[in-house]
Amino acid sequence: MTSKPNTTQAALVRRGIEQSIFNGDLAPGTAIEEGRLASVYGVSRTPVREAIANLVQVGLLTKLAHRRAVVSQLDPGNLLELFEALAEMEGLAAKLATIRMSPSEKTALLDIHNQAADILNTDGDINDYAALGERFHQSVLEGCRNRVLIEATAALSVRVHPYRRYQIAVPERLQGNQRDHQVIVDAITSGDSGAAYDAMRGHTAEQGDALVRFILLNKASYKELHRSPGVIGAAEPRIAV
Amino acid sequence: MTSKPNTTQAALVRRGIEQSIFNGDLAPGTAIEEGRLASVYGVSRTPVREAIANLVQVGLLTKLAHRRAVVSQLDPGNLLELFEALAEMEGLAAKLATIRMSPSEKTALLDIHNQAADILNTDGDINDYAALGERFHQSVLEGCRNRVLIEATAALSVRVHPYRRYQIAVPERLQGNQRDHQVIVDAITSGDSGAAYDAMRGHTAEQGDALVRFILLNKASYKELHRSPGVIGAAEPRIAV
DNA sequence: TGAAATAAAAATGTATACACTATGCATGTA
DNA sequence: TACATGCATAGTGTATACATTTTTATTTCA
Repeated sequence: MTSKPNTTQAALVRRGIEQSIFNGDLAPGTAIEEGRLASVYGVSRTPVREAIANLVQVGLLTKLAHRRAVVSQLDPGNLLELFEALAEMEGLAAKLATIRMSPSEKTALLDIHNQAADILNTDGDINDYAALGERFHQSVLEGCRNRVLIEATAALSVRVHPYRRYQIAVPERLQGNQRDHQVIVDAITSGDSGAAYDAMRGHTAEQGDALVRFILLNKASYKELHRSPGVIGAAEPRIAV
Repeated sequence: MTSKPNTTQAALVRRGIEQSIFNGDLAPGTAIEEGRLASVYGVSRTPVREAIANLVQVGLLTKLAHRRAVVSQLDPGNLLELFEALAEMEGLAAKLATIRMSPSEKTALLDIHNQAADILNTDGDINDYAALGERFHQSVLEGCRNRVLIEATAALSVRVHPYRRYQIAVPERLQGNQRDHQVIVDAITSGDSGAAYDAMRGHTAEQGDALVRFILLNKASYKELHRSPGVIGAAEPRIAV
C-alpha cells in the first residue's frame, strides 16, 4: 500500500496526525494510543511510533517514557512565552526581508495584502481571508532568506496552530489585523527595516495577547466549549477515538 | 538490561550518537548504518531507528527515505545562516536577560566571567576556559526566562557543536573572546538591554565568521585534516565504524 | 575500453511477537 | 471506613522476521 514513491508510511501517518490536531479532531490534552491509530491508518504500530516521536520533537505532542503521548496542552503562560518568541522572530524576519526581498517579491507581497483588503471590503469568505493572512506571513518570513531562521520560526508557528481556532473573527479584529498588515507592508516597501521589525513584532505579540485574553475570559465556559462538536480542547486527557 | 529507571534504550543510544558526533568519532558526512550501531550498543535496530529519527529532527543528522542517515554536513553558506540566526536569538536573550535576571543571577554570571579571566591570566587549562564559556552563554540564555526561546536557541546551538573543534584556540582569539564577554557582562549588569543585545549579537556573529573563515582558508588541506586521527570531517559519505 | 543493463547483496521500512512497566481494581487488614 | 497490598489488564518498549528499495558488482554490448 504505497501511494507516492519516495514516501514512507510513517510520514503519511505523521501528516495525518498533524492534520487531525490542526482541524480539532485531536484536541490538546487528548491522549493518543499507538495501537488504535495503527488500525485507523491501516498500518502497524511501528510507523505510528515513528510519527509520534517526530511530533513529540516538534512539540505538538508531549510524552513521558512508558506513558501515552498527549496532544500538547499549553496554559496561558506557555502561550505567552510562545508568542513572545514568535513575535521576536517574525519581527527579525521582517527586518531582514525589508533589506533582502527583491522588488518583485515585494510587489507580490503587496498583491496578497490587497487581495485580502478586497475580501474584507466586499464581505468575502473569512476562510479566504485567513488563508491570505497565512500567505502574507509566510511571504515575509521567506523574504528573510535565511532557511535556518525560516524553519525555526515555522516550528514555533506550528505549535500555536491548535489554538488558532479559539481566535474570534469579529469584524473589528479583522480590520485591526488588516491595518497592522498595512503598516508592515508600508515599512517593507519603503525600506524601513526598523519599522518593519516593530510593526511585525507588535502585530504577532498582539495576536498572542488577544488569544490569551480570550482563553482567560472564557475559562468559565471552557469545559462547555470542549463538549461542542468540532471544537477542540480537553481539560483532562482522554483517549482519542 | 535496564540501567536507569524511567529511561529508555532509545534515549541512551540517542545520547551516545550525539556524543560521538560532538567528540568527532562521527564526522559530518559520515553515513551511519542502523544494524552496525545496533550491535555496537548491544540493542536491536528498533531503538536505534528511534534515536536516529530524533537526531534527524534536531538537525544533527540528515536522512532521505530508504537511504542511510548521514551526519549533517554544513557548507559555509549554511553555517553563516545558522550563526546569523543564532546570533540574533542569543542577542535577544541577552536583551531580555538584562531586564529579567535577578541581582543574584547577575552576580553569578559575573562570577563565571571572572573565573574565566583568572584561567586566562594564569595560563590555565583551555578546556576549563571553554567550559566556563559554555556556562556563560547558558546563563545569559536562561536569564531570558522564556523556555520556548531557550529551547529554540539551544537547538540551533547544538547544530554548530560538531564544528566547534575547527575553531582554533590561539591566545589572541581567547583574549578577544574575553573582551567580548566583558562588554556583555557590563551591559547586563548596568541594565543597558540595547547594548547587551548588540554585544551578544556581534559576539556570536563574529564567532561564526571566524569559523567560516577558518574553514574556507583551510579548504585546501581539508581532506588531509580528516585523515588525522581524532579530527573529524569527511568530504564524501563513508560508513561509520 | 566504456557504458548501459542486469543480477546479487545489503540496508532500510514495516509487521508481528514478546517483555516490561504502569495503572486500576479488588481484596484483605487495621 | 480508610488504607495498604497484590493481582489483572492495558499499553508502551524492544526484538525479530519479512518485504521493498537501494546499492554494488557483474555481465553484456556498442
